[in-house]
Amino acid sequence: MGRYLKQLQIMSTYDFGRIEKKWQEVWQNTGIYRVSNASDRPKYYILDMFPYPSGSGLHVGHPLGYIASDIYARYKRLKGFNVLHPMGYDAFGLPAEQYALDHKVHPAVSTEANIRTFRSQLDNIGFCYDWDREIRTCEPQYYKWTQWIFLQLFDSWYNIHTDRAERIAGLVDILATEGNINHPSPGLKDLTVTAAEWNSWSETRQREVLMSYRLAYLDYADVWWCEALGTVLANDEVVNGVSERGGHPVVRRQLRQWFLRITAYADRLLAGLEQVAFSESLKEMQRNWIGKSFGAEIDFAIEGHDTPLRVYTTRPDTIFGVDFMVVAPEHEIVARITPDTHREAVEAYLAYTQSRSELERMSEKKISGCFTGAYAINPFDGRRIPIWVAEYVLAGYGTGAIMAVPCGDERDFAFARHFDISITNILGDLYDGTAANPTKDGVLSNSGFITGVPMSAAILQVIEAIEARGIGRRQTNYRMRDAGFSRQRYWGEPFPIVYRQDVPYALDESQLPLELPVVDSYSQGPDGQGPLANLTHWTHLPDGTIRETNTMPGYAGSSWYFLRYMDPHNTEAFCSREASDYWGQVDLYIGGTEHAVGHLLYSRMWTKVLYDLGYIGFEEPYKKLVNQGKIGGDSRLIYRVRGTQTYVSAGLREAYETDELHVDVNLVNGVELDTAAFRKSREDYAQAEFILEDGVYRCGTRLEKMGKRYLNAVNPDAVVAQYGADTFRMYEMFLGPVEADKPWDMQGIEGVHRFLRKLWRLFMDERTGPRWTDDAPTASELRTLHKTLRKVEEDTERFSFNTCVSAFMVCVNELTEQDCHKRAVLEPVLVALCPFAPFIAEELWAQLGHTDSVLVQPFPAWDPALIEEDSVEYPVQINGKVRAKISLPRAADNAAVEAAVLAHATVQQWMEGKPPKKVIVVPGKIVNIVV
RNA sequence: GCGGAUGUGGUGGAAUUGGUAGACACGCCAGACUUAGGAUCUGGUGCCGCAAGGUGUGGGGGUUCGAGUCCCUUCAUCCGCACCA
Repeated sequence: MGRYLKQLQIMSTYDFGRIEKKWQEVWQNTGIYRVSNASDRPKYYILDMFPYPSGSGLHVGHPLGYIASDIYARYKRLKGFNVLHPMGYDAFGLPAEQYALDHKVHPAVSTEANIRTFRSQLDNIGFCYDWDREIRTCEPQYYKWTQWIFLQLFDSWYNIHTDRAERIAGLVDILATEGNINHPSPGLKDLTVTAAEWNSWSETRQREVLMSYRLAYLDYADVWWCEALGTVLANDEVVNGVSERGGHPVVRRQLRQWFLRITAYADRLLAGLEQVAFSESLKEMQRNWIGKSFGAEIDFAIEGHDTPLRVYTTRPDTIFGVDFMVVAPEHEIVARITPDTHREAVEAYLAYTQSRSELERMSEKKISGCFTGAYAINPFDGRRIPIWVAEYVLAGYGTGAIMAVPCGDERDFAFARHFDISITNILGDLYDGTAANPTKDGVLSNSGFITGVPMSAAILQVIEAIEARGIGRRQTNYRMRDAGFSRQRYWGEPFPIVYRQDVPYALDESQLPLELPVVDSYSQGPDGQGPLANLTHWTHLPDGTIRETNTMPGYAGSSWYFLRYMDPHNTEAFCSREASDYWGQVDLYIGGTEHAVGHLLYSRMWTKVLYDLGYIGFEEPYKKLVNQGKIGGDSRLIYRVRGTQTYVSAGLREAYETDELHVDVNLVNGVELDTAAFRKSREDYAQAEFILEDGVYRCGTRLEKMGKRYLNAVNPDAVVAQYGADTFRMYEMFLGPVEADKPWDMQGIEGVHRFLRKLWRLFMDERTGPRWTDDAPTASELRTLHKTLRKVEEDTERFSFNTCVSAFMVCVNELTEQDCHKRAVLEPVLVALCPFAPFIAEELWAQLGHTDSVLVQPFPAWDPALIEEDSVEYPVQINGKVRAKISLPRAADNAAVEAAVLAHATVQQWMEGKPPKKVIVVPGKIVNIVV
């Protein structure tokens, strides 16, 4: 590295602009943040959720988590850890492609431009990322390995006996020797194949069956199709019946799609939650998403038909309370069991349900349904049970059919009431006839052989009974579906798959990466295919095979990126086993809750697959997760008098008929609009007139999401330009706990800035220059120092950065008060401060005459003996009220403290001569006297 | 509806295992310096009260010598899921 700092100018005033520019260059030139995989220090891996480089850049809400992780990473380094703290870009995805469609710019070009903006914004804040390890999911060197992992998924199946993913070749051996008797297909539930049959099949037929086992598989399925985006979306990309991005309507559509068999991992994803430190609410979100439930599948015979109706229920104990059955409108049985007498009505109802969009279905949940005219038979008491079809039963869950128990289920109850179906009471007094009672704590009545049995026991008895009679079995169900993995888009990873006679084959590893070809047009291909389908020269290969034209979804690249950082330039493997063994799990992962069920579940699954296949040595990617809160925008509103170019100040708007408009917060100081800047900001504002109050234009305010559409996004660059990165960093931390949501509010930033200037003045007199001395510190100064070091260390460890900032403020206040300018005190403070405010710490460190960096010093040790004072001021409570404060030697034992306190004049006065009933002495803390 | 979380001054927020509630900062008030200040510095600032003192962590109840912290109950707000049988 040579000399760390070539020349040093004495700087008397705190010129943060010069300081920050200078040190950014020094840090970059010396590569101080470079991290090696070869180190004898203990490792620590701290990861930020990498950003999607959108066109609007970062606003002050984004860096909150990055600042916290940066502080922690720097702190861990001071503490002697080899810290991996990388950054990259989640660069494939829809918005870049939409932008390409609108502006005819290749997504790679706009993405590159956006990344440059992000990088410069990040650099401005002074992060300690090792940029040598930067990754971009859209680059072939990276997505080569995304494709490679896809091939591993394609070449694997889930063995339910060993409870892990295994190679397809092993499954082929099993099928060839014993058939699938021990390994039923998860995709083709009814498939039975003997070894002899298997061996006699054609390759095409065999591969078709293998497909139903693979972890990445092709299937026809109902998927969410978004017409506006021209693509299929995953469940978590659909919110309230519209697309998460853009809010476009979605419909169900049958398409041949790639899927990831994440359901095979449902139990392990659930169990893994016990081992990781995620917030309880986030774990709960994942549990709800996985949605595991226990119950039974029961076959009900249908009058006049051979095949029974299979239902799923979590409450088999309520089988004597079944008053009707309901099947989903899409259920194939409807057409078969409906007699001619009811056919017209049923078909009308089915037409009605099909006409309703998913959005309508979700927003207006009205009770609807239609009797099919068919009857099922209760297997235990032989009752005839009418079979209805209704849209409140979902085709995709369980068997798509339920047994309805109106006295025990609210929806069944409402349905029975609505259609005037009589209700059987099996709950005795627990059911009052006005509402269903879904309790599981009770005793059944009117229930045949389980009358008088507690419900929890009856569940098992009924399951045993149906299993004995061969009409059902216990069954675990999951709400989670396999994840759709195909997108009919351009800007994503191409699948390393070709079709021969419509049968998919994997590309050979040596053919990776399969690069994304350049296209002229980003518009859709034929038949709901993506833009790649237009490139026939690319899709149709000389050997007659045809390429897959879909691309992978956005979450593909982000499902394993944390592994690539460990070994980012490896051309032989996604990550060497050596590197992943060294770095291991991410010790701390920081990001927003928006990825609670998407990215976090997918990456957990991929990690488990790679673990099962022996590529890595751990199966949970993230040890600990911290969800940073969102910073809300503080919007500014202006009021335009309707039909004019006149704007009226907020306090006077009642007198006019106005339209409320958002105004760019950057044009407003507090609530005062800079009218001149406003006129210049947009052409149509040039002629604006203002009705002022007290000589100024006051804006209205509103707290809402921070973002471009509300014009309330504050660019960190602007804050850094005004106050410096150190102030910005510390202020974001000072705002409150990292996990909390909070509005952006510039009011308090002056306080933090003042603190840094005050710190500067401890070192420098703005007129006369350096003022530090080599004098020996006093006990009191040492106490301030060591108290601060302890507080900062403890609070940093527990991720409480707002209290750290306060501790530094107290420290500087106390040192200022004591007029302390001693190196022996100031230097350790700088070291402890440098994770929070690296620029000022580095500059002052250099000014003190050091030629190395403050960023690599060890965190100063603190000594408890120097913190504790010789005497303790005991608050003395008499009957719960503090009546006196008495200073006593710290060394005094309880008896001595008690004696001294009782002898004290003020205490005796308050006790009014009465003897104490009880005296409690908490050493070093408090004395409580009960009279 | 279900699940999770959170309620502390005018504001953002402190308060390790129950032990002086309101640290720190903003704002506000007063003062100093200044031609001036949206600069800087000093002091004050939970509420009621001149004071002594009282009171106070959404409300009510409980455990305890002692509760913001633990338990019960109730209210309010935020977030997530939402016909999942």
